[in-house]
Amino acid sequence: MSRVLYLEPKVRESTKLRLEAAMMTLRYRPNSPGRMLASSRTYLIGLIYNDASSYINRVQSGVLQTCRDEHYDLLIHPCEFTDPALQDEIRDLVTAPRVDGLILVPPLSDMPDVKALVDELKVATVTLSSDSEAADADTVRTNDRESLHELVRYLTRLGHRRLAYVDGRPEHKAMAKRFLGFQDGLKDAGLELNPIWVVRGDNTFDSAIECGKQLLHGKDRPTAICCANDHMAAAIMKVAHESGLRVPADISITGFADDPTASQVWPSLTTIRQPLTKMARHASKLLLDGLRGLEPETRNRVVDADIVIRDSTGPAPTRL
Amino acid sequence: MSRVLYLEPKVRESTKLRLEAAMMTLRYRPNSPGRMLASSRTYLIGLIYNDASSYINRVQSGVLQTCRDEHYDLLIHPCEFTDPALQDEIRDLVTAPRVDGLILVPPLSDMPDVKALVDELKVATVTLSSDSEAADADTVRTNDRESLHELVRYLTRLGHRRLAYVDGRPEHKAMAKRFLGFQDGLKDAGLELNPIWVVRGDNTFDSAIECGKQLLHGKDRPTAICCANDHMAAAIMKVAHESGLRVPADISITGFADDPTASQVWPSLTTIRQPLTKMARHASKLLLDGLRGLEPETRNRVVDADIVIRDSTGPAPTRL
DNA sequence: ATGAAAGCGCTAACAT
DNA sequence: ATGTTAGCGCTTTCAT
Repeated sequence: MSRVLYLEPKVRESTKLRLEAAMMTLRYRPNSPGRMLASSRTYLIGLIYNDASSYINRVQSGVLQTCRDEHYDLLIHPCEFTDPALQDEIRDLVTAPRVDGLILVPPLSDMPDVKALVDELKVATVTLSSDSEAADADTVRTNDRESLHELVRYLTRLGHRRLAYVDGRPEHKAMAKRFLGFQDGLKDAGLELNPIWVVRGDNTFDSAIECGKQLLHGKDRPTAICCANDHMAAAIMKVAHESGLRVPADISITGFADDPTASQVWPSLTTIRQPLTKMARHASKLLLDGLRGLEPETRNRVVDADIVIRDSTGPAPTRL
Repeated sequence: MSRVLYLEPKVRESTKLRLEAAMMTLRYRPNSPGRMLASSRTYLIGLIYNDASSYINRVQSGVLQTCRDEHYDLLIHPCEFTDPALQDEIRDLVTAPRVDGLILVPPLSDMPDVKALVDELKVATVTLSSDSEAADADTVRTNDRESLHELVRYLTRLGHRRLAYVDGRPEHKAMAKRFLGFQDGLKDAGLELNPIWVVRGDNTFDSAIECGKQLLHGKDRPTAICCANDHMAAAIMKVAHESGLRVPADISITGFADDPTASQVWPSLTTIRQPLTKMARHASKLLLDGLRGLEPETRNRVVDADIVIRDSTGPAPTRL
């Protein structure tokens, strides 16, 4: 039992000191494979995601903040969410056993077969921005719907009545909530949803270039465009510039997430600040608490996003 | 010796098949802590870096491509390069032992005390874009100097004679090479280096806003500005827009790296495409080869960057 | 070419 | 409260 003074309550102060001194002089470092094997824990958590992006950077940063405090390390595991081998990959990662727990981000956190798999594997898992409203699901998300609702309210107060929306991937359920919030805002202002003004990209900058052309080169131009993320908003803005439109004098554009991109484009984007790093910190704390058998306060946590008004939005143009 | 048919030459075909069948039916998965302990290898490599960014995303992506092929996993370890505890952190990461090898990126790969530490620990290490020209150093980098030289040549051919430079962190040695390339280009064209036109940011977008103001709000305005990376170039561009300057009609701006940002700003940036993912793939292959005792072809590899001409550069304005 | 057995460095259970 | 010991599941060496 010699060096069980990791956190044991039953040790006399004297022996504790004696051991600490010995560890000091021998420069003792516990051997991690040894502990892993004996304790059947790895002190490693896995972060599985679809593709690297600034989104993932912020998530990693939050997870790592928690890991650092709790003496865990982070294994990252990007994958292709359309890959049929995905199931096997995840299976190997947890049954090897390589990791103690898993953090899943969209769109993986929304995939029913992935959910079924982690259930089957009985591996501790927490998801980010997943669809589940179930009280027993360990998940952390933002109030996507409400925040976009508020953003639209801000826009209609500025006089905008011709609002368009650039939607994202349907696999990403949080996106659907944002669109719902957009519709809530329209309804509030007594506005109709014009199907011509709803287009869909695949969350990437490139995909939204086409969306921008559709929206801006048509006869019936909106005066404000809400986008499901910042990358797509940046693309819309580029198309606007190239079409000789002034932002925000001629057209207002909004993003979602407050990615670094949002403040680096010109004019800087009005957007919704999604506190991803903080969310990831909560998520990993939830996971680690579960791992050591603690019952966490909330298993289904909502972190509020807030609206950030920058330079890409302004009053609706008066003459049409 | 039962399951040593990992890659053993001395196995009869029949027994091999027999074992494979058994492994199949028993759904046998090797236990990784078991192998780690017995073989004293972890099948984990560590990627240590300063801060998360799109740079790191691209590096991770390259490393992971190699890891995937070679049945290694990736442990990421961000740190604060000014933290005095950094040495202990790295020490723990490798002596635990948690990782078999290390990949270091700038500015860590340029820090003498980090280099001394990994030498002392005798841990397999490869660096990215590090300063070392030593033939025995395992490192992968680009021809920073030459490529910036060529970029300046392109600019002077467009008629630019008033060239400014936005430098980055001095700790990042590759940055210094870029500046040298800039000076080479000036010399080629018979131009003097004007100290007023050399400013320094800290590699971030935010820091370069101030640089942009200095360069563009002064009396003596340059007609082209080369930046040590894309983020700073994006900031200069923003300042230009805000000052009512047209890009590239009034001012040409170039970046370095071909970050996603480079193609997402308006107008899109002329820049140097640094094939980071490919470099990271080479680096991790170098590391893994070393780990299994193979002597790699080149220990000091240079991957060529090439110039990407987009919309932020054009002929020098004729009237001043 | 294949089976047998001894550790790798820990943790946890047991004995004191 | 502290010392002692039996595995954890592999790899590797030694016998056969």
